Amino acid sequence: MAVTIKDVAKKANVAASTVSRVISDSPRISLDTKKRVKKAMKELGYHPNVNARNLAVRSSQAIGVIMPSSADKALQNPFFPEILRGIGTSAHETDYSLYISTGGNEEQIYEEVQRMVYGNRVDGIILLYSKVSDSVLDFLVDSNFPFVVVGKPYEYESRVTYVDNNNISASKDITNHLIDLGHQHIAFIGGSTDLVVTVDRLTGYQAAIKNANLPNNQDYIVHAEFLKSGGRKAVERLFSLEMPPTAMVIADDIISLGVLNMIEELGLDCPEDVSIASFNNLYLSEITRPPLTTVDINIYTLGAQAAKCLIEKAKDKNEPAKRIIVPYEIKYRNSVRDIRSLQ
Amino acid sequence: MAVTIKDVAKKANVAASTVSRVISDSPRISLDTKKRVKKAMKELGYHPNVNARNLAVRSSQAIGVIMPSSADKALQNPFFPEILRGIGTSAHETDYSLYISTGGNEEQIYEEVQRMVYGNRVDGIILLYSKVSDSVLDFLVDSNFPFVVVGKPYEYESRVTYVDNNNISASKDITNHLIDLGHQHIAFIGGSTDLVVTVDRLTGYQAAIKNANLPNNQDYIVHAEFLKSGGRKAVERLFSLEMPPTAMVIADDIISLGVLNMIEELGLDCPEDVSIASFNNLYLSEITRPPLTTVDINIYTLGAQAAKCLIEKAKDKNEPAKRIIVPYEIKYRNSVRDIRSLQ
DNA sequence: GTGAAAGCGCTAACAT
DNA sequence: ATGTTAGCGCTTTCAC
Repeated sequence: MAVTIKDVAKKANVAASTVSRVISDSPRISLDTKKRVKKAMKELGYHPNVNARNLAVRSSQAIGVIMPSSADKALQNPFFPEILRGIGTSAHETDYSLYISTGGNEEQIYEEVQRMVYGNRVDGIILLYSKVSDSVLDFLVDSNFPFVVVGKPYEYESRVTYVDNNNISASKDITNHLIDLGHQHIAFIGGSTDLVVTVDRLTGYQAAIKNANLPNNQDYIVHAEFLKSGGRKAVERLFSLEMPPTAMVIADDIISLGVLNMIEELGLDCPEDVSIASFNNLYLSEITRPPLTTVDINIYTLGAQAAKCLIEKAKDKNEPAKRIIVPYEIKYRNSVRDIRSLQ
Repeated sequence: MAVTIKDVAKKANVAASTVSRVISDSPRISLDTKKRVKKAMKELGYHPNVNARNLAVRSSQAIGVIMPSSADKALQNPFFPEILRGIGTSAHETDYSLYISTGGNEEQIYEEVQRMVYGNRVDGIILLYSKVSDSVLDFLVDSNFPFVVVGKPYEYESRVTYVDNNNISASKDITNHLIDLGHQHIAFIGGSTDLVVTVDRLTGYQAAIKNANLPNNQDYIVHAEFLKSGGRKAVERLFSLEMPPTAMVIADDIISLGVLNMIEELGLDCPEDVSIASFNNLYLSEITRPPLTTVDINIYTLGAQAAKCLIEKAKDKNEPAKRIIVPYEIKYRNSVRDIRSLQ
């Protein structure tokens, strides 16, 4: 059996409670005994048992991270390790641990969340996705458990704490960038329409189109899955239109990768024949051909902030709902072409 | 305060221990009381407190997953979410939860592992990387804590359980494939030389070269970081050699992505001027241009097996050290060219 | 400044 | 088949 607080107490000739106080660095312990106790701990190789501690204080110094359903190929998006890194850093600073759910289907995710919440496994939860009508979100809201969502919640917007980019504005900006460079036929390729982020980016795109008095062409809006097969047809259709787009706003760098591939298969060239701009600034967007013009959404910061907010909230349940908007920045690279001179 | 076992006991007119037995589905409880207790649990909305349970049984039904240092850009490799998915599935089946460490630097990782082990947070640990002289590995071996490594451990090979591909053989195979197609000038581009997987893949490559009586040209072996900047020079040097390679074996699909980019920058074409073959069969290797010939290492299975082994080991400490070799399969795509006709 | 004792919620002998 | 009791290792009043 491992060495406990009692063993330390005995060795240091104090009571267990004193050892406990030393651990929590209580101010009313004489420097002398503090030293003695610490020495004993070291000599015995003492390490506190978190379960016991958690039981006593009814908390767990852990935060739960909920990934989207793995049915989604989207899980292979490097977005996730990156945001995990952000969350991890914040968590580590405050000595929190990470509990994660790599849910199978939605039901399993729901179960896992329940286990986390009811089982006192975690002090709070970070939702790594935001989609329409999500039972997990409903549950979290109902149970009044501390949580924050990365992205904008579909419902309860004013009541839940979330950290997000201003995706509408970002999408407007990037679309305007295309417009400024002379593009008038701009398509939008989004991911799953269930995701709030897709909706927001579409909205921003549409706003920019409208604002520039360009026609609102429904044929220009397609939703590709991350999978090659899914997107293929969509993109082919786009380029068989009477007036094919000269530029595209794409909701995710990973989708761009696929699109780039299809563009070439169709015998076209990016950016010569068609420009593309997307979102996330994944590491790989720098090393595609051409490198992608993309909106850097600061994934790491998104994660770090989410963890920070959550921990605040977990510590003080009365912390009000907040919304943190992480700034974005357009990275200009070579996937976009200036076609003003052609007009 | 949450509802406890006592509340349920009272409501069902039984002792707490009976409730406990119902929870663990003990065979010697009458069907009648079982029903009564379950009804009471439902009515009260009872959920067991895992901390209390863990404290009592000295286990946690959780497994710790250690990611590599985030100093590494490698963390953005989709390899990680994918293997997490595999681990998650296995874990979920047996009702284990996942604790993860997204370590900052090596020291922080070490700390986190200590917390996991000594704090009784997890019943076992999965190491998601294997590198030379790793203090974490040393610690785990010394402390006799259940763990498994994904990849081949640098040391203690016979004593630790690990799940890996036969990377040497895989690398030999893929190199031979290149040789069979007429390539005689084959370079190797690896990731960090600290990683055992890099070493193994290099070894396999060298074996194939030697076996085919091709010259062992040291200039053909380079180690690129995942970063664009790092690899750039290496690749440039490769193609400024007197006899530039006609093919390359690359240790990771993600590196291939960067190499593909450089190849084009140098005004070359893949596979026309140079063939490439790599490892992992990440989802994105299908959607690059050209799609990559790559070794499918079955990442998901690697994870699932690792979790399975670990759980066995956690349940029975006497479980002997095992090595699980997950089969690989070469995916033939268009990044490799047959140049036999040219000779 | 420190100790004694109760209790966090659950499990596991040991009774009966 | 079920109840009683004693912990698991820690924190936290309440004393002194």
